[in-house]
Amino acid sequence: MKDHIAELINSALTQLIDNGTLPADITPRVTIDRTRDKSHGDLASNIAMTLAKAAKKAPRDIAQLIIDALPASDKLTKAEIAGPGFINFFLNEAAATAIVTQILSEGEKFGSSNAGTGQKVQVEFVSANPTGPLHVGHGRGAAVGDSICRLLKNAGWDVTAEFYYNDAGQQINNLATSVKARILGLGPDHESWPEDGYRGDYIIDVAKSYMAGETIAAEDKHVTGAADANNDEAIRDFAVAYLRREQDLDLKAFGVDFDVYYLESALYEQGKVEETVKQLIDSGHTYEKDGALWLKTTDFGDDKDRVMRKSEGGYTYFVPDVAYHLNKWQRGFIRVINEQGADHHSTITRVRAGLQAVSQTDNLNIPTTWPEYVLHQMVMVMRGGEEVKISKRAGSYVTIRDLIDEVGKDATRYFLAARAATSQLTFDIDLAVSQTNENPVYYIQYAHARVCSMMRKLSENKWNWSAETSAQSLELLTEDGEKAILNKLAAYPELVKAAANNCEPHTVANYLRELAGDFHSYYNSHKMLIEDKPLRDARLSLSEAVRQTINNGLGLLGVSAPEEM
RNA sequence: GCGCCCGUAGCUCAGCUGGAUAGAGUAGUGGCUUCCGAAGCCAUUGGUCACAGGUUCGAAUCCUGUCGGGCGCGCCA
Repeated sequence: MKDHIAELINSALTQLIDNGTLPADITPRVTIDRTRDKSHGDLASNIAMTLAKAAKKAPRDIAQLIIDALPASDKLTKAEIAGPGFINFFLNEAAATAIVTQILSEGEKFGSSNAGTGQKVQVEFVSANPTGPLHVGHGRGAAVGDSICRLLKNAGWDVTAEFYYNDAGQQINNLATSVKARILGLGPDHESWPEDGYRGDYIIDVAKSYMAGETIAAEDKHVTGAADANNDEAIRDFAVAYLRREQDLDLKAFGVDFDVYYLESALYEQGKVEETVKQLIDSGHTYEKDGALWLKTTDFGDDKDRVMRKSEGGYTYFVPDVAYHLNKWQRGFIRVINEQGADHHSTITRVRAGLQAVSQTDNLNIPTTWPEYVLHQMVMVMRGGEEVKISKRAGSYVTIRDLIDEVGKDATRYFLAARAATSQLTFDIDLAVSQTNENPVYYIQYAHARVCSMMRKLSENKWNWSAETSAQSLELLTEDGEKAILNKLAAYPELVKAAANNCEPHTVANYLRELAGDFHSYYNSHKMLIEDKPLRDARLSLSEAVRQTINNGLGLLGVSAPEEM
């Protein structure tokens, strides 16, 4: 519909330029917006105001010229000037209700597009260290990252969801020594407790399982506890497998799936880290100082250079990161989106610097803005009116599992995805737990369940409804409440497309809240199951279109759309 | 000190890449059910969009500065 009106305007502009009314050197950029106020019609354009200066005419005069030159359209009842020079367009019934027919025929596909043209995009998210249970910050990453994947798939991209396991760094040694200490019966307060040990009680569980000789079935391998307190290597492998499995179970319960689990250790095993180091040295952007090898990240906008290889010989964390991203590039992802916590913000410059150093030398043509980042701000967890500190090292933090158990998967996912990633988020556990019924997600699901309930009641009255036989009745949808819903439904495809482009799943959450609100309001003021068949058909069609849209939208958020509650 | 993010109703947050009179939820107040699900609806209270400049037809939105908050700034990851 927007396209249709844009065509009309462009046609009018062409005519006005051809007959000399408007100068030929103007470059109109026609945008069509949905109006917020129904007295402003259904759609509006600000084209006259943007042309005013170049055309040296008053905005309202230009608007009138455009309106007079508009070609006839069978979709509009009128176009009029308003305010400082807006052109408001009013749709006729047939054009306004066409969206219902479209939704009912497209079903689950309503809102999907081929904008991504099947191109490869990778979304890396969560990527938690396998050193403990996932906390609420990971939960935000999981909810946002997974929704971005769903949005991109919906927009026609070929999406790979990927989880990067940092299973090769110093933190894994800390994990192993922590488990070993627990095996020996030591607690975090003991004087022999490892300095950077993980203090959480889950370490006890790992130790017990290891000593009991249990077998862990992780994603890629099975590991059996050696029950040997002195076998450091065995403890280490077992602990990593154990915690990976735990994270996998949490993510599964959260409705999040990954296509690829990429191990940092694999980069070392396959020599990719060494290879990358060589490439960086060959690029000429490195130097030796104080026994360490440095990368001149200042050549690429960093405020100081960074150590690549420590004087003791090991690599700093960002070197395998660069190797990993070179690997992503080699795998053909023209777009890579890294969803991570804002506390990792400083890695962006380093990774991009490393990539550019290699790219420029080897002519890889990696864009300077590749990979893209979506950084979610911190989640503050409140309980009992006090902040719960999220600290892996302290061992005291709220886990995803806690939230799923207490609040439920749907509400947790909705809550964590419903806010812009750039904003900090306060997750009040008491509120979420005690006021479960007032959580917005139930409000949306309730609208869905209500329509389902209506459809069940329909047959009890020995009535029937079908999209096909109701098509002619749709023009009966002329009331304000109905038009509001029609307009909202019509906005859905462009909304999800924008959400995918901008990696902003929260806009979908807000949209659904509004749509559900419009529907609840309509439902309360109109009876649907009435004797008048044409009107009944029209209202049921509209309701079913709302249900379908809610179903599709909730699917993008990974939230279920129950038929009854 | 430097970098990134944020500052909108008592509280939690939206505000569609600059548009028309700034919106929701929640909290408060007052109503709605012989009838399709009251997990609902209706009405109402509540704003110097942190502050000051700038850009232009037009700014919560873009730019600059100030103040306030969060997160980074390691030869940790």
